[in-house]
Amino acid sequence: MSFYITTPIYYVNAKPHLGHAYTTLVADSLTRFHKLRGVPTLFLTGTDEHGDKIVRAAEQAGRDPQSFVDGVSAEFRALWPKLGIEYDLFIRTTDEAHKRAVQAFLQRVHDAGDMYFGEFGGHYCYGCERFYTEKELEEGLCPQHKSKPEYISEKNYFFRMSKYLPRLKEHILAHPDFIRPERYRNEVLAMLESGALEDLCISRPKSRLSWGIELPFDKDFVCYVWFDALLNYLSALGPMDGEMFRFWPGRHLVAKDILKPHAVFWPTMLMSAGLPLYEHLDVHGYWLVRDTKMSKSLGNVVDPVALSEEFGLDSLRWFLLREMHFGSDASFSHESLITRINADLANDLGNLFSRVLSMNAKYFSSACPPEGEETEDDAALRELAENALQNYTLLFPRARFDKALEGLWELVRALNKYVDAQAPWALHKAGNSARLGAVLRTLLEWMRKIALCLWPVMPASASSMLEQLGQKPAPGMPLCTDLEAELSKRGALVTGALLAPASNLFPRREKAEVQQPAAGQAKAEKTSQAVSAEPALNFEDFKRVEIRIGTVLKAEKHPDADKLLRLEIDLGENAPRQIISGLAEHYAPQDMVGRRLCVVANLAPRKIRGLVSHGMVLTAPAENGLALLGVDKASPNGSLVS
RNA sequence: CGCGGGAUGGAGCAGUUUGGUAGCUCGUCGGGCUCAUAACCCGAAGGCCGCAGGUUCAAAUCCUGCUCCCGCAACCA
Repeated sequence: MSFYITTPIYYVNAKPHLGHAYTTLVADSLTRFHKLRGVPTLFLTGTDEHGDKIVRAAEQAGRDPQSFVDGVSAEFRALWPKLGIEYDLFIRTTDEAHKRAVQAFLQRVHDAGDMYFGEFGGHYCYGCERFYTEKELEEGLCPQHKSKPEYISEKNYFFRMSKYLPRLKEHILAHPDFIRPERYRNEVLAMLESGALEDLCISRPKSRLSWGIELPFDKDFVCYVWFDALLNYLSALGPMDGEMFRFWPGRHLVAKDILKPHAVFWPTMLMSAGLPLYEHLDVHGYWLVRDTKMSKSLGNVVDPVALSEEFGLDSLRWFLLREMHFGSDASFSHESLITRINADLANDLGNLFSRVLSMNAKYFSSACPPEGEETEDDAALRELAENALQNYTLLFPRARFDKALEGLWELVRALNKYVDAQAPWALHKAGNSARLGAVLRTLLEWMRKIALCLWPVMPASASSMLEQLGQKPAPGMPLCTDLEAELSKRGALVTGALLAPASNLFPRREKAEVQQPAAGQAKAEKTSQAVSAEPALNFEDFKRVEIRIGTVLKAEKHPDADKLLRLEIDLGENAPRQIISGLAEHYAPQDMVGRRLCVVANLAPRKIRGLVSHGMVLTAPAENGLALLGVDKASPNGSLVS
């Protein structure tokens, strides 16, 4: 029995955002959960460092690729501890051991006869700038441009993935838990059903890309990034006959955007190599900010470290696990974060600890009171509690965190209710010390079990809770080694032991003074956030942006696109400029002609859906769509905005 | 007819597989308690479960058609 979990290895071209943090946090919590069960655990994360984009990013930074990735990878590695994440292994795809493992694996697949040398792609449409498969063509013509694509060939190595697809389908059908939750399993089955999957091109000629792992059987080629990246899950375990390899098969955690490589490429690769498939692929959704995906260009990227500094690490961890229904998208906002902190942590849990410990201090001088006879009320509470705890141990490892934690909170609320119903203060007045002690002891025992369950989610807070209950964990020792047994055990506290006299685990947070923006303002706010979130721009840099006034001479719908307009704009130059802009949903072509606008004039030309655009029309979000930027007095065409 | 997801009281969601009086959290209103972090406990208001048909004794749940939203892919410089 062992537990091996992985996060994706993160591409090193950007700082981690809330999404990365979530995946890694889930892995951390699951690992901690299994530690409580006394299972040997192994938690792997790392960085993906090969490919085109890295080379370009390195060039921009004026560094060679290796020193560039060394820097960013180190940044990643240092970041996780700030979120309380304790990984065991950190892999880099530029590690020598990884490279060797990839080559060994490639050789293995090659030896199995699943590698062949063939032509790549084929039908290339210059208008679309992409390859089409036979199936996608309509009577041999590009479906967009109705033109005949050119046949381009590039020799490459292919992995005979199609050979294993039927077996993969059988495996998925026979193992309902292989891909979870079910919606993603269905999606993969639909992919397999559609017949659109073909053999996988796994090489790139070195002439085009050299930043990668060389194929062991042909030194003119490097390995395709996905093949390289997926193998980290194995290569991190060291040699296949080594000690650590016994952790395989493990389970993988990914966000929905990389479902296909993990659900299709990876298992077929394993089949070819004759290795057992992973146990589970757990797929989660996105964190949305104001109902839109986080993205760098929108400037709405949420920085998890800043959040944890502001609201507390454990509160953030709690929010992320409790709020998201694993698999679906969830939305992040400061309001909902604060609501959760106040309602769940401060009011329900924190206040429970506070009231019980303070009563115990008042009535028993903080000594843990002895147990008493179980009454009917106590039995009813026990039934509810046992149910909640059992539910928790069942749901948590299956990544149903929201349900598991919600269930646990039924117990927290029941304990608060129990306090009210038993009214210890009344027992005290009546001088019924035996029952008073029994009631408090009952509460304390359940509180201890809750604390244990919460350790995977909120390690620091859970440790404080246990400490307050006189259960200070020995340094370096696990809190427990058999969670299930510990949860079903009757009493664990020591009668007479000194408990904390008070508790203030989760202070309430005041709601932000900021008014919730109305629906119509949401977009505007997004923009202003973006402005403040970005670092200040040098004036010199700003001056490089050449914004000019222009008049629309001609406007028509882009022949091959629904959302685009083709504009001809007079910028006071010899000839009007052709600019392609995504305005078609907001402005009719005839409404555009004669308009005076602001245009970014020195933007690199770019081909959009077949037509080259020589600039960008400036717009701002507005009620029901977009507003065009203009000037409030006549200003000649070509005037420079400053 | 590109692929997929969704529409349930003011907000966010569960329930849909295996039909049987609509549930949770937050919010609002009223009450209780005094141990506690203006917390906790009780109660109330508020929903033709997107629309239209159909099957059934019975439909949020099954079937058919439709509308609208959101991802991905594209056509966001």
